[in-house]
Amino acid sequence: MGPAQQTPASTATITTTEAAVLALLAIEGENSGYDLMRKVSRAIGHVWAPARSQLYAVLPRLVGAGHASRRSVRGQGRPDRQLYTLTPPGRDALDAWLQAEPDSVESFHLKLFVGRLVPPDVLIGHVEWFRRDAESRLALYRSIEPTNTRRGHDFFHYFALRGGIERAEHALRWADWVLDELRREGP
Amino acid sequence: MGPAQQTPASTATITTTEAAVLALLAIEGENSGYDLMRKVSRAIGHVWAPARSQLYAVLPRLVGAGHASRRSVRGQGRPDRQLYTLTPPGRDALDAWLQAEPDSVESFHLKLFVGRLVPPDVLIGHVEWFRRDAESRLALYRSIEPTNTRRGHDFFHYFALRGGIERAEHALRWADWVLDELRREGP
DNA sequence: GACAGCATGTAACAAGTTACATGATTTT
DNA sequence: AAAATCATGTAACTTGTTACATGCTGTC
Repeated sequence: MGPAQQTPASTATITTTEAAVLALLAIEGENSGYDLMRKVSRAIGHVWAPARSQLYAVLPRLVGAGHASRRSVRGQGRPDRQLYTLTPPGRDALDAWLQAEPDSVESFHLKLFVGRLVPPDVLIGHVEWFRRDAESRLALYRSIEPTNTRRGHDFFHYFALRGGIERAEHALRWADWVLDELRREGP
Repeated sequence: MGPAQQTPASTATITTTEAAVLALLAIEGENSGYDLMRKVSRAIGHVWAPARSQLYAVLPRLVGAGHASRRSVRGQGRPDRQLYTLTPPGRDALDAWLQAEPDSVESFHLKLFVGRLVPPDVLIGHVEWFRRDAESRLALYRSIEPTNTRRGHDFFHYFALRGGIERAEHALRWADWVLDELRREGP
């Protein structure tokens, strides 16, 4: 509940979690927490999978910040459904977050996953950011490799190092493929 | 501080974080939080990288549980150094954790990284667990793939799916390589 | 009659982050 | 004189997990 109290809603920076939920609302439209939860598991959940209780905690926070609005619908027998919608300030906050440079690999994956909400050239910039990130991880691991071979040092550390190097190499190839695909679509 | 109050120290199950610190103490011997922090960044940190404040929080918790002991050493001018050592119950708890089946990919990577503290046949079992885990992720992704191709559905979801499939395939190959290496060493 | 499903939420943790606070010493 | 190093810790917060609580409805 922190940032909402210090800064007006229009300026407030949102967290990755909040961005994920706002993106969900942007894509799925007005929905209850319960329904959002089921939709999560089928799509965005591969990239961001909250616990149910977490989603239920974030939604009222978004309302408090003015980024979403709530509407109660009488349920017969069942408890009332709370339906949440993205508000225009929420949309602005989401757009700002989507276009800001990723600050972690996770936030990058999230931005790419909801890529259709991001301007194509900005998205390409994000993928380039990820590529540079993978490149620098690879450089770091390679600089460690000579010290830490199968025979010297610790046998087991080498397993981790090889895995790290190969994952980074794969990340580079994957990023290049994504860049190709994105540029083929574009101008 | 939870488990230590409900169960006697000898039965207490430890968390991944506590296991990581106990393993550090097992490998590095008696050390201060400050020194452990520097040693983290050079080795285990590739697999488990705590914030300094986190390490400072875990160490007293381990003392409270009887898994580590503390000794103050007068520092001239500087604050006293607090030196922590693994106790025999701490060693038992660590061994139990190391030999228990991994409950997440992260805990697996940690167990493998400190593999020299784990009996070889148990460690091989852990890698097999990881391999099965990668296999089932791969099967899941492959079952989604036909629905979600480059053209149908969402263009951007396909990027994530391809990345997921390729990472899982790599995890399988890597696990097989590790198994080979471990079996070559053993009997 | 038992259990799954609908629909909401709270509580209690565990893990992890950044920033703040202190105060001497050595280096630039 | 400023800044980095040594060495400890606290505070406030976000994220995420599991388990608890409630209560009605429809199915086996």
